[in-house]
Amino acid sequence: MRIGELAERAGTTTKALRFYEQSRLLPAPQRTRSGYRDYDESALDRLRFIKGAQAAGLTLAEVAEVIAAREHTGPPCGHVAALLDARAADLDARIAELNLLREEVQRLRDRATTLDPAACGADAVCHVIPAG
Amino acid sequence: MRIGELAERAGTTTKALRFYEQSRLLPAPQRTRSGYRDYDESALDRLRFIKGAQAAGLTLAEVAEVIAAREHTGPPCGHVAALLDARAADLDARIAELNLLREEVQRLRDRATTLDPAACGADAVCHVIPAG
DNA sequence: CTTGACCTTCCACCGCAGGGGAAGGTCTAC
DNA sequence: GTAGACCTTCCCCTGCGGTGGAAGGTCAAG
Repeated sequence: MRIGELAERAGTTTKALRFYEQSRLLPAPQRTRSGYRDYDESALDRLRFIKGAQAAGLTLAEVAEVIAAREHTGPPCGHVAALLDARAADLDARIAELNLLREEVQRLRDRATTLDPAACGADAVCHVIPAG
Repeated sequence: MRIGELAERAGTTTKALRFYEQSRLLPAPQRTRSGYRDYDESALDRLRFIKGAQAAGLTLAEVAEVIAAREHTGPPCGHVAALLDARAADLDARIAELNLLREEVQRLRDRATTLDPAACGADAVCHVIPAG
């Protein structure tokens, strides 16, 4: 199958496929006599794996790592579990951070409605944002 | 005050200050005869505002917008309130998204412990990540 | 034979918020 | 007078996940 067809079937672009190959996420496919890439069905499986891993929030670098581990040392289950644990911890931290930020934004928003606009002196840019 | 001193007092770097000036977040300061930047105390206030706005999750582009609005049309309270509302909505969406992702990662992690590693066939990269 | 769709490589660019370092000028202390 | 700390402008680099376009080759249809 040619690159355009694979891209369409996988719901991505030819650009992305070449990028994945360059990033060692996709193995370099066969080439036709004229140099065109010629994929088989396994490429589609690989792309589904990549999409799934991305949907789980793994970076392409992590996906490449899992694939390389698989090729060198067999099924990377432990590796993947560790990656997912790390990812979960990242997410917890990030969510907590965003919740704090959300509260802060809400507080500032409340200031914007309750503060006297006349107090918006010429001295500062905006009294809603605390300067300090 | 020279740029190094301002940077130190504001808890930032000279690189960042020149970048802010270029991005119209800081007004271009006086220059000494030899071309050195020469800041007054108001620069410090401005930097505190920038830090506060950044802490509220506004991008530098948004901060620049608020500053420009302030210079052209006076106190930008309404503008700032709208920005904060948008920011809060962004945060809500982002937090919801991350919570879903967190749940998904947890589900996959559970698969990693409950699935039979022997089922990790040679056909796919990793059976923990659903392919499709 | 030519048009148009497809393919190849390579190089550059996006946003974000600066950081790194070169080449050269200046200021202060010894 | 000279060393070292500071300043200037300039351009390139980072990470992430690709996208855009130029220059040229190939393939099928008309």
